[in-house]
Amino acid sequence: MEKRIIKVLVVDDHEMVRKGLIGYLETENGIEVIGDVENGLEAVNFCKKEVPDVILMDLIMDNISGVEATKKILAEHPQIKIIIITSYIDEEQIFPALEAGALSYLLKTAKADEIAAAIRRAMDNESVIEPVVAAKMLKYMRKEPKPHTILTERELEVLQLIGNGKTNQEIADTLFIGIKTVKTHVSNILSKLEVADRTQAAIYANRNNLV
Amino acid sequence: MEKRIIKVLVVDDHEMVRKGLIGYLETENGIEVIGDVENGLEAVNFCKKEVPDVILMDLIMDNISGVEATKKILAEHPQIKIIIITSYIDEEQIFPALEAGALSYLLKTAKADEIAAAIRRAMDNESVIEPVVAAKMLKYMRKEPKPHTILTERELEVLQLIGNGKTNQEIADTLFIGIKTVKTHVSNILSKLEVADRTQAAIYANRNNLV
DNA sequence: AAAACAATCCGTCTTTAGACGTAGTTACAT
DNA sequence: ATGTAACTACGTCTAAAGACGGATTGTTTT
Repeated sequence: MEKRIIKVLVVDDHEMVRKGLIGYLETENGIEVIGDVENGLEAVNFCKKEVPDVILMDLIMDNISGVEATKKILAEHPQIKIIIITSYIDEEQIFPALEAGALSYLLKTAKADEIAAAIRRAMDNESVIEPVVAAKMLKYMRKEPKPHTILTERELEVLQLIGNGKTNQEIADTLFIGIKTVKTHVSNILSKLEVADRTQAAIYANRNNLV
Repeated sequence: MEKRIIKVLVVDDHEMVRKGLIGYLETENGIEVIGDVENGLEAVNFCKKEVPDVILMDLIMDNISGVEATKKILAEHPQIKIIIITSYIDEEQIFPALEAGALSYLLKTAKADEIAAAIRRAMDNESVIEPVVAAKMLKYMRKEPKPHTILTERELEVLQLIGNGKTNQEIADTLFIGIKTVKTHVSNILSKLEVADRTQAAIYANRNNLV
């Protein structure tokens, strides 16, 4: 059975990385880089003119992020296989990217043959996830829902203000409610988060990027 | 006056980046990449056998960091020009790198001709600092020392405990001092950091990576 | 030697925080 | 319609926090 040449688009805001990837891939049989663009918007536009089979996409780019670009492109061309290839393993990035429909998640530390392998596997709808990323995913999925998800909206507001160092009186003034009410909310927050006092709640808020 | 060929060593843990850089540079006249290694240790060893004129060095690498490698290499070969070329602008990285003796500080978003220009300038001992990095440097130098640097050791200890949500009593127990003493320290910390209460101090400690 | 700083401690006083109980209002789901 | 949850609010009480002043000891700087 004859194998089609796999058409690849490279999306990365670092010219150096693009050229590096292209240099790699052009030595691979059956893979052809049909274009390289430097941001998500250009990637979306590129696909309107010419449809690649696979897109190697960075996540952090100037105008629209790799996640956004992935969503837009897949909305128009669901058959395109998108491989995220990025530098760092930010837990907050992995899931949005995969939820957006990315097939694989590679790191820029990947070797040439790993990338080529991921591209070929993509054509069979097989995902290639870096082991270290996979580990994060598991951890992400395993972990019980964060305590603060059980907070009511109002409580979350109060927690955020605590996380910015506000006193009960300041919170009351900010939210136009009585200080007694604030105290009630604070008490509920403390027990829900299972922390002892507002200081620990503030630390919680900060460490969980709630502020 | 005849120009010597500039011998360049590329140090980066991303094979892709190395190949990309090499691809760039080999199209430049008067520049020759004499080697590429993937971490600081290998860079140090490389220089023991063959001495490049210029080193393009990443900062974040596996064994020894770019900063460490820079120090070691310059200790043995002070004439080598080291150009840092990295991805992100972490304020905490710029200064150590330049203090270690790096001549230039580029970002990986740099274009091929910028990198080549930086290499040529390096031979004349001229620094090339990305404008955005330069801005950070100015900000870094301008800004008064961080408030917590004026804390005494003991106060810093107390602040760290506050940053972990400890109460005065717990701090007293941990440090084997009286709660009154803790209160004195806390009061001094609050006034030095110019914050209103322990909650804000805890937030400060967390946001400034003191915990 | 004198001055400045660091770390320790004490007491007093005021304010803030937090627990606990009670309760009225909406809004939404059963 | 009835129940449940969220948001609001008040009062009381205790504990914790923090300001302020004063004080001792040892170290470092001048």
